[in-house]
Amino acid sequence: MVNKKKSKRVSLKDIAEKVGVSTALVSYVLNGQEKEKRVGEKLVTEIRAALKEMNYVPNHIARSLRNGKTQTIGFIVTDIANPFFSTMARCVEDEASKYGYTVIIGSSDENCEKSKRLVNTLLNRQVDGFIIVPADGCYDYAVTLANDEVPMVMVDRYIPDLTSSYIVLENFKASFDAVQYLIKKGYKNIGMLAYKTSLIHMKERIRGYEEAVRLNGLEKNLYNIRYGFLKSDIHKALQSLDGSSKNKIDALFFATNTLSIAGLYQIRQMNLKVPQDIALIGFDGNEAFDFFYSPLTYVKQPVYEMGKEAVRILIEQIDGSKKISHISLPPQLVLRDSC
Amino acid sequence: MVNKKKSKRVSLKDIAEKVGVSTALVSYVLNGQEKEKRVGEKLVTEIRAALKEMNYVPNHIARSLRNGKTQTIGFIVTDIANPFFSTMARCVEDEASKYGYTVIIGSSDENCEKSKRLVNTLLNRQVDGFIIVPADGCYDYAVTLANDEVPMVMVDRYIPDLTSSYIVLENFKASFDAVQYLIKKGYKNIGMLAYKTSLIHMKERIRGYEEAVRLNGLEKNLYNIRYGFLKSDIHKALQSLDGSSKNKIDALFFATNTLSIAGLYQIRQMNLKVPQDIALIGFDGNEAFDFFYSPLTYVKQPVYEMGKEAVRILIEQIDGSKKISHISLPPQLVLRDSC
DNA sequence: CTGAAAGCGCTTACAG
DNA sequence: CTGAAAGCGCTTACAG
Repeated sequence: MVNKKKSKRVSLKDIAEKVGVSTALVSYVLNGQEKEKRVGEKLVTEIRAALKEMNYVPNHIARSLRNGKTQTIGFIVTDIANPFFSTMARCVEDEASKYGYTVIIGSSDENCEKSKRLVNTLLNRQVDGFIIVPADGCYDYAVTLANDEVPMVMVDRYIPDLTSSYIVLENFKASFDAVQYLIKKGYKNIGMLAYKTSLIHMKERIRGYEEAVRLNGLEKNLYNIRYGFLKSDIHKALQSLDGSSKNKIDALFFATNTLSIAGLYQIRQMNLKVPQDIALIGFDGNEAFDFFYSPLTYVKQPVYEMGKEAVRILIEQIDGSKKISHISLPPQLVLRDSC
Repeated sequence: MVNKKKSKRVSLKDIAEKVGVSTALVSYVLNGQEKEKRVGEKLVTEIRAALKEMNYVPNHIARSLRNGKTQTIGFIVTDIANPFFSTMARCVEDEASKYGYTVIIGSSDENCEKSKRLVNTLLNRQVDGFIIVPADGCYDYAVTLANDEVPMVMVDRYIPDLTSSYIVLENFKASFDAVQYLIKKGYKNIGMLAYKTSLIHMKERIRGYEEAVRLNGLEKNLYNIRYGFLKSDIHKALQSLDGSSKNKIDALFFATNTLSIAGLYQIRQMNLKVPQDIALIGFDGNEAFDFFYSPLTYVKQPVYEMGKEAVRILIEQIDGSKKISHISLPPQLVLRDSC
């Protein structure tokens, strides 16, 4: 099985020469077109044998150049080290490979320049389509992709003005339900920790919170955290919880995975008792939530389905069988001890 | 900036025609060879202008076919959803992009068939080299790669018979030091939770444990967990801790990230007090370790450096500037409350 | 049924 | 200094 010397790659031409036919026939057999093209039965057998014997492996690059399709999709997230996205990446990878597609992942760090660079790199490499988590305020490259009719689907968030496909959580419902639950449990002064951003998913989550609070005649306590100043902003925001201020909030809702984790560190450092001093609801699910001394109640996203569907929708677009899909997936509130 | 109609890609030829020169000259300018090839100054300016004006983007696929290099590396891990590997992936991505390389990630699930399929897929796609976390007992494809002189570097573990490059933790030292620390702390009956596997990194971690225990005249309590039966095997292994058995272990060392997490779930379920009932040392670091009620002392791997160096070594091999590197990185014991 | 040939978009010896 | 042309490894109309 093991060649001792460096084996030079065999090409279609090598096979053709060995069997004594043209490369066309070998190509037909290779692509299962031997019936359509009526290749002689005997030749088919011979070609197949040669293919196997010489251990032929098609050159995907050459095929891509000829076909204009690479069977590759680009997956641009904000950070692949974020468990939410690495889990989704795994689903995307698995699903894509079922269709014969390969995935290239890139992290934008929620940064426009990096996003643009990534898109360009992947465009050079002729990916057939994109699954994108659009970064805050970076619309131009997405608009360009849309206008150039590059197949694309946005996940986690979307750009409202753009008609392109997306698949997201029902964000309004997610936070509305979570806050509603807190209210039912009797909490009266509910705060929310959210990112300061114009991204639609965040706006929707905030809107859900505000609506629930408003409907119940409660006061609104929204803390805006800047993406690049996670720790310091959270520190500042939560200081008011230290008992000093008057209408101290008794429950806190985190708008994302990273906010939840950072919030938990801060709350633990402040020695607040959960849920006595403050009740909590997190976002996205995380092993850390399980081991917090008061396991966190949280909003769970259907990550698997999201990744899987994103691939399906994208490939439909690449195939040209369908153009646009807009999908919202329902959240699930996982009840535990933190409220 | 935004074209309303789908733009057809411009090629080198388009540029050449516009300027009225051959494609060769355009190619030279594009690749910064205008000096060597002595292209006329005026033409250089004109070509540059045309390149910009027509918004030329080189076709990477065509270049790859011609050059036999794709500037792509394959990164095969066991599971990209595992935080240890997703963190490493992020470093690999960042470092590779500095060299102009793109990364394709695949998950083998510690499975031979999948590993082989992944390697073949990536080989078809002409990746220039591999960074591989070799799966248990899957040597043949790695041997083939080595014999075919495909650039490759193994990370996290390596295959001892193979002379190929690798970059790993000093595994023996990592567990020796950890266990030694437990012993110094006065624990007398130290157990270890390890995977049942022939992989060298696991063997080395076990050897470190055994050596430390033996040197101190203590008894050995090694629990072998099967990869596919994580929960049930751990459940079985830890039952003996329930006070019923006589020489109950008073400290436990986890050999990996996944074992640590699974172990923590089990220990919490059994309501064992840490470190009173049992002291713990985990592996790899994880947010969950921080939020365990008794924050876990753990062996920390230099993940960033590992990912970064792996890329560097691989690219040295691809360039042909260096052939083989064997690197072992020192572990760090992060001290906290669990022992 | 089968072969000769063009062409995907580049790079690069080779002439001149 | 510049151009014409071959060739990377495929696929696919087009002849016959």
